[in-house]
Amino acid sequence: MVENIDKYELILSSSRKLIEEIGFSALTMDKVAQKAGIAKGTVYLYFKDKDELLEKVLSSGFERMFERIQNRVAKESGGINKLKALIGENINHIYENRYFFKTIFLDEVNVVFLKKKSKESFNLRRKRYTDFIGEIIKSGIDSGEFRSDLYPAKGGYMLVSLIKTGAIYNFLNDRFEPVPEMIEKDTEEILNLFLHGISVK
Amino acid sequence: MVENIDKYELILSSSRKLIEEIGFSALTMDKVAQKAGIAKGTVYLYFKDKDELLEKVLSSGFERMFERIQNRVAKESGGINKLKALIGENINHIYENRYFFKTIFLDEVNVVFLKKKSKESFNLRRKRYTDFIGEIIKSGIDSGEFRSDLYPAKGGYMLVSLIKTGAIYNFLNDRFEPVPEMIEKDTEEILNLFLHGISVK
DNA sequence: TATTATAATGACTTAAAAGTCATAATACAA
DNA sequence: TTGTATTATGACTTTTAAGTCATTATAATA
Repeated sequence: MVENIDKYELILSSSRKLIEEIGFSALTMDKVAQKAGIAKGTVYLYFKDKDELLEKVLSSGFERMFERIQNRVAKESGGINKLKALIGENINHIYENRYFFKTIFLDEVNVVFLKKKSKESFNLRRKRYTDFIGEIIKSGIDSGEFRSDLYPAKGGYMLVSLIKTGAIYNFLNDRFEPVPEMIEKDTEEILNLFLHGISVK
Repeated sequence: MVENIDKYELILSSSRKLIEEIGFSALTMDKVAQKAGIAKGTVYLYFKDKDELLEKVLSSGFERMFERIQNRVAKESGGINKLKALIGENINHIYENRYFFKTIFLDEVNVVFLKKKSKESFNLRRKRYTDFIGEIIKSGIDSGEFRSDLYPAKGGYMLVSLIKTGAIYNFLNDRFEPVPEMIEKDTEEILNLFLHGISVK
């Protein structure tokens, strides 16, 4: 396997752009090569097969997102502040990469074309993120901020789900271009729902 | 197009079983025919193409689920009671069809192999369900039960998402066989989260 | 029973895309 | 500069599965 980092990244970014344009399921190795301006055989010098390429596209995207969220959250103290920062950062990341996420969230979905092994690492990544949120919730429980009857890791799942669903709702209702006030409002809305629910006080 | 309802249903149910066993992406028309004990050409007498078949599998499943949930909810009065009934019925439906939903939720996902038109009807079905929940929330707002700052239809989306996520969490953590107490507990948990959030009072 | 209409068959055609590999181009070292 | 190693190429092979249709079987009707 050849190790030219520039070409490797070129193939990755070309794949990412293609996914934004035509979606996962229409992605072919021929198109990837064409988009990158190289021959198909070359793609196979850098990636074992299509599954590995898709896996790297997904994992590199996740790592970028997770890192920025962790950095942002680290600046806050207190469960509520951390959760608010996390939600806001996550929503921002989704909007900055909205063409990609629109494909992931709406047009198709995620792990259908991955082989078993890649599916597992997909689930592991999700778990890393939800566990991270679970830790925040756990600290909040310990400090008396949060209720203790919901299992933290499960709470993490629920929150990720709410963030994603909020984005889907907006995309479906043609709120696709990012507007700072909307992102701010959505952040408050999800935080509020997750903290207090829809019931009146 | 031939109209023998028994054979039509045979093909549908064979497809459903196959999806439970091998998943959507491994489903081929040859396998469907084999499972149903008929020739491949016959499948095409009842369904225009593979897309139409998948679309019917999904829509017939949805109609069954939606109908039972509507019937159940109609028996209750008051927003909270209706929501609780809805959540419980939905979770029960997921567990009764857990092999199918496991595939849908975990192994693969939903609309990737559908053509544009079928994707649209997929989204329309989701909307019908979330709007139905939205109506319940709206009534609750009018009666003073629920907060009025969350848009009802969006609330519906959020709730569906929480129900689904709860099931995914259980499936991932090897709680796959339905246990009445667990279903009861999960129902309470989601209702509680949706009504009151994770914050302490 | 003979004739016609309907339903079913499965071998075959077609298409698409993944993956290969002999050959060519380029970079690097002696 | 020449030889060697590395990288790149794209035509070709292979695989897989959707969809077709001439033929056959079955049911309906006269």
